[in-house]
Order: sequence, then C-alpha cells, then structure tokens
Amino acid sequence: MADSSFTEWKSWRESPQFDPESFLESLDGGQSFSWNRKESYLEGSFKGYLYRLKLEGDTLSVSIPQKLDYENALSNLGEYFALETDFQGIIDTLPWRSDQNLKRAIEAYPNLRILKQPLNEALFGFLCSSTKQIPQIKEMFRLTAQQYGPEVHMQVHALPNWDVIAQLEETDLRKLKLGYRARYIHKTAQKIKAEPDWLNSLHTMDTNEAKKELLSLPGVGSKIADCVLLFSLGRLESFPIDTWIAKILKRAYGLEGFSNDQLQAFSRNHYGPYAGYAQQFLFSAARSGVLKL
DNA sequence: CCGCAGGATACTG
DNA sequence: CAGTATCCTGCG
Repeated sequence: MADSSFTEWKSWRESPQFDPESFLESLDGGQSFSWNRKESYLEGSFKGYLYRLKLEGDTLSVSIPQKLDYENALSNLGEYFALETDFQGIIDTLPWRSDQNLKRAIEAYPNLRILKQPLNEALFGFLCSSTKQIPQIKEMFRLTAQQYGPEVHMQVHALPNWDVIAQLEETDLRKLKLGYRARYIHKTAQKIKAEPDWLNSLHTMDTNEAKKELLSLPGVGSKIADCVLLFSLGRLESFPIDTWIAKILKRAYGLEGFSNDQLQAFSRNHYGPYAGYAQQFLFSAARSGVLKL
C-alpha cells in the first residue's frame, strides 16, 4: 500500500554496492539497533531522520517522510554508510589468501560495511547491550525512543539526546527494561551533562586516547568501548571481543586458554590495521552458521 | 523453577 | 593477575 506521507522510492545514485545478505547484515546484524525489517524494506532512524531502504537487485532505493529535507537526509545517509571508505580495497589487505575462515566469511558477505553511526546513539545502544541479544537491545532502544524521543513521523520516535536522558531518574529508565544498565546510562548521562563537549571531543582524539575516555564511563569496558570506536568513530583497527568472537578465534587458530587481551593482541597482529573489519566478517559468519563453532 | 544470554564491576585469593 | 558473584530481564 502506498503511503502518501512518504516520498516515492528513488534509487540512490551514490549508494554503495550491496547484495541482500550484506545489506541486512550491515544494518541489522548487531552494529546498529535502530533498523526494523518490514515486508520489502528496512526502516530505521538516526539523527532525527527516518529512512526506508529497499534493495532491489543491486539498486538501493530510499523513501523518507515528505516533510523531511531530502538533500540533508541523503547527505546523512552517505555519512552513515561511510561512503568515503573503500571497503573492497580494505578487504584486499586482509589475510584471506592464507586464512580459510576469513575467506569463507568474506564470501558470505562480500559487500559488508562498517557503519559510522551518530556517537550518541551508538553509545546508548552499546550501553544497553551487555548480556542481551539483538532483539532485546532493539526493544530497549525502541522503548526509550518511543517514551522520550522526538516524534519523527506518525508515532515513530527517534532516540532522545543525552540531555533529555539526563533529566530522567534511574527508576524511569528501569521502566524501559534497561535493568541494571539503567544505572550506567543514568550516570553516563550525568557525566555528559556536566561536560557537554566531552562526547564530541572523542572524534578528534587518537584511538587509544578515545578508548581511555570511553572506559571512564560506568558500564563501559573494553568490549563496549571497542564497539563505539568501530561502529561510530570509524576506528577500523578496534577489535571488540565478545563471547562469539572469542569462541571462533580459539577454535579457528587453536588459542584455547588465551585471555581476551591475548586474543586482541593476536588479532591485531594477524589481521592488521583493519582488524575490526575482519572481526565483523567473522562475527556475521559465525552468527549465521557460515562458520561452525 | 532454573539456566542462561553478544558484559561490567567489585571483590577475593 | 585469575576466578567468581552480582547486577535486571525475558525466554526456553
């Protein structure tokens, strides 16, 4: 059914190349928690805009609410997909020639991309992520948006900014199914409120410095810090180690008994400066069963 | 009812 | 340092 409050589907001229698997995995495979699968398209919001994205063949089409500024929307989308990053070129630098596991993972998702999500949203999402699976994280994300975020379009809300979250009590946050993460999010919001420039300053820091800053937040350990660095700040060397990745690395390379720090050192050395991209291939392939655990 | 999930933290030895 | 209990919630 046509929805006249949305623009016609228009093919996006600057779209990166996608195939169906890579498209779904890039947006709804654990990097972002703001996309929902509809019948024939994905719908999601970031930076207060709402998007519908549809892949037909290798053409990606976009439709957004009529009232939004189309130019700005597409410009945001380009940034989100990190169009300036040559992922095919990066793949070529990864050691797939000598690494069968990596090779199989890349073949399964040949056009996988690492997103550059807005920092505030990525931080919120990954603060929600501890011991939660993607559908549950998305639920927390959605509830928070629905309850406290600005309405983007007819009952659909975007995530509120941190200054809005800072006004909430921990008990308010607990009602959003955040559980013990409510305390982390509450405290993080207070810190951001107290130091309004802090969040944006991460963009210009070198990776180690930014990681140190992120680790100073309650509820942010190495894994979550690396997720923010990789999926928002474009630091492709960051290598988040969760239980999936740890399991794969141990099995694939015979690293039983390695600590997460040791696994990270191994990965940096083995995969190189774009280790984080390799991580995402392995993660996606393991989760979908392409790689056996 | 129990065990557990894509984690962090405080505490123990 | 390595191990362990605890923090919420929902699901099987």
